Amino acid sequence: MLKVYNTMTGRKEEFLPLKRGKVGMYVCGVTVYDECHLGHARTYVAFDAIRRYLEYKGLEVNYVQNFTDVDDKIINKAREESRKGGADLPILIKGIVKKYTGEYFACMDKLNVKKATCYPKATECIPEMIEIIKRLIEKGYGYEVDGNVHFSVKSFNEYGKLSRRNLDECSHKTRVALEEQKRNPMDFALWKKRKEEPLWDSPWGKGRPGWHIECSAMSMKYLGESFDIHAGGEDLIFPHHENEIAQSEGYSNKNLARYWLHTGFVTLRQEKMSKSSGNFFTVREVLDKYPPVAVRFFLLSTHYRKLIEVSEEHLEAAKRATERIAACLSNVKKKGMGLSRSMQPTSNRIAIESAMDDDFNIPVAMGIIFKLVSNVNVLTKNEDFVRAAVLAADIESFCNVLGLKFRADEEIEEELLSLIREREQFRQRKLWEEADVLRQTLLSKGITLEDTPRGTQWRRL
RNA sequence: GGCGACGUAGCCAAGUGGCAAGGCAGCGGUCUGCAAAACCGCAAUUCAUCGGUUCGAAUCCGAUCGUCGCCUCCA
Repeated sequence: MLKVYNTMTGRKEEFLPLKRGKVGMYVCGVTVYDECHLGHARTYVAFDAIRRYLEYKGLEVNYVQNFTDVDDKIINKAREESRKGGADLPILIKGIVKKYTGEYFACMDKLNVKKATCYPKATECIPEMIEIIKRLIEKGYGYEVDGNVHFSVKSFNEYGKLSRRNLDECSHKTRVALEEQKRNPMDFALWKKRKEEPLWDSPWGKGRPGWHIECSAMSMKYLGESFDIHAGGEDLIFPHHENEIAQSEGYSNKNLARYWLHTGFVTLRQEKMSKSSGNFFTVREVLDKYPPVAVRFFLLSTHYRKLIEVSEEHLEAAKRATERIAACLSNVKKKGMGLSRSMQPTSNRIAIESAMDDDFNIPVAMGIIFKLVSNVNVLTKNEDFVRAAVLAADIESFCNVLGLKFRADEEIEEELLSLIREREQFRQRKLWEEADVLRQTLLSKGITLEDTPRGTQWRRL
């Protein structure tokens, strides 16, 4: 039985999809105005692993992830560029959106994050947003003041149910200043009156949508008024998801999502990683230093809801750990053994599944994988390659479920190969010093050598 | 001020009532020309601290200390 922790109820619950065998899953995506940092990567890698596990269990996952492509941050960036360059704002905005959407995909591809079923963009769903806002006004949830439309939090009785906060406390102690037009300081914008591009026509005049409404529109458009999983980083619980719930449920009178899943933060130097604070590592810079599989392993090595501190030391440890798995699998394969997975569920497989069924406890599942690695290494050492291959198949298949893709043994440049051969000659003539110099040379080119009874094997670092 | 999370070995990390998984690093050994990888063995008498409940607590309750977060854009 699969159990998931639901932020809405604050406890683990049995996961029962609305439609048998199918899962509708919405993950809040990024605002495409800058490079992704490791915090973004953590969230998307975690939900990718969760999605893969659901698929492994035989569920068909409809995975929807949006891009926010209309937002003050993007517009401000375009304004800055326009001051320098002079091109039109809408063109600059398009350029920024295109650039960072591409950047997002480039990073996620390296981290082996599967493509979503669809990637809606906010600007492609403006009519849907306007429809929702119209209905919210009709139902008394929204009110228009001079071309702006706000959502009245007081009108939605259940406001605060996700983040467990009390409206009265909020309005008293809040740092939000009461804006003239708002009836309550906690009220938020559904539609913002604007005179400058980008803007759209609406029943309330020209303007653009507020931030939260896009996710309501896109999730309902692609997954229906009620779906299974709504996910995102912990920082979205309030106000973003709270507001989404108010809008969507006010609109439809149905529960938006059955399960709310949130990832814990990534910290750097003991502080939350974030763009605005300047405290972050971009995904790109980390991938320049560490193999993607090591970065992915690092991000999955702590339970998805728990805070994870990033450092060179931790990434290094993750890298070494993945090398252990990779070496184990590659040793079995070098013996010419195909990894045939046994049809019978093995006790290891059962153990891993029960860990994963407990709110996706990947750290426990990895512990089991490492035990298997030890077993395989012993079998390999004892030349029991048939049994080694069976266990190795389990290792490989679970690494696949987690999306851990080890670099296949690649081709090696002829130049390096000849150095290896040359060293072999020296070794045969027992010219150890000469051989060691070549080994050092190869190491500096990222090749380690292992002299085994069956000859020298090379491995890339 | 309100709400919440976390504190387990040098580092990372599971475990949430019945003898403390696993990884990285370390130490000793086997193997090796030396290494590397791998293997064998060692390493927390103890889970921030102090009390309480219990036959039994890392796990439940209370207090204290410490760290972080949300309450404003944020994955």
